[in-house]
Amino acid sequence: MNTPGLDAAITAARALGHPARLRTAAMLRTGELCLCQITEVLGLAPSTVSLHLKELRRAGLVSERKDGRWVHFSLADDPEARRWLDTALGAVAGDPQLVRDGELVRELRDLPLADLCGLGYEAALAKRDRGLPDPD
Amino acid sequence: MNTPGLDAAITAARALGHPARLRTAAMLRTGELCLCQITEVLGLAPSTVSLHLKELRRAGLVSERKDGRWVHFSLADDPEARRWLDTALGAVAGDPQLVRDGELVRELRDLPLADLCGLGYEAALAKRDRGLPDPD
DNA sequence: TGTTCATTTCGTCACCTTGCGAAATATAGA
DNA sequence: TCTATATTTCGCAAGGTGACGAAATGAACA
Repeated sequence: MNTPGLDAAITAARALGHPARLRTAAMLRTGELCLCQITEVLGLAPSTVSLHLKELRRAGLVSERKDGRWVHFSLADDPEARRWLDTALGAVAGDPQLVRDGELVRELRDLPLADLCGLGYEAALAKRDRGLPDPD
Repeated sequence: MNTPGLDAAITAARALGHPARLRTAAMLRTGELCLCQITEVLGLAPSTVSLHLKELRRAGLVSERKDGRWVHFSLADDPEARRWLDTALGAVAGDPQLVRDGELVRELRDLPLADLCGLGYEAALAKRDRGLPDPD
């Protein structure tokens, strides 16, 4: 079979057809995130999240940028990818789960990556609050 | 979990993430078709095609209309469904497989359903050509 | 009422997907 | 160079998906 357009469309649709991947795409709307941040929000094993991101990248929906030992993921700016993302993310606008994810992402962006990755969210938060006991 | 929008979006994306279902959606762009016509184009067992259509209907992308012993399927006119369909069908525009499907659909529309369903495409075509040996 | 036939449902099987933890890889910093 | 660690790859188990044929359903027609 010679079905380039069909294959690409199916890969994109399937990539968006999983909660972890669709939530990831929604998180990336507010800017790039590294794997450990996405892992924290999804509550899955890093290896599992890595596979999901590989799938999103294979579908051309997400691109990655290496920065030292961290890998930052962001939404692709390809027009075809944007059409899929606009449709999918438009469809989930206002969903409670996605709202919660967005709030947590905002929190995570305030924490140093080195703390979040190594210690986890709670510990990194505690460490920051110890360092800044009075944020007046 | 309470994720209405997320669930609906995932159902839609997954429904479009299969060649048989995406090809079916593309075929329905030119108007409604009955199950035996779709089955003829896809080259799958009727029971399999029935399940694919059930999935498309569950996702709200396709609606059905009963007419005697035939069931005609068409694209849903719901706005949310249309956004998914526009994105998916726009992405596959010009794909060779879809072009072939479209040409076959045009042929099938010229044949009586009773012949196509009971005899298959080749036999129904032969019967028509026997009945109209000189289409001047 | 009984038959025919388009469609759906059911039972089954093969394959793919998704999850995890362990091991491998790669990079920053000592 | 050696260590620590963020990420990826690998191996495996569990569940879901998609295919078929057979049986069930339901509507038209004799």
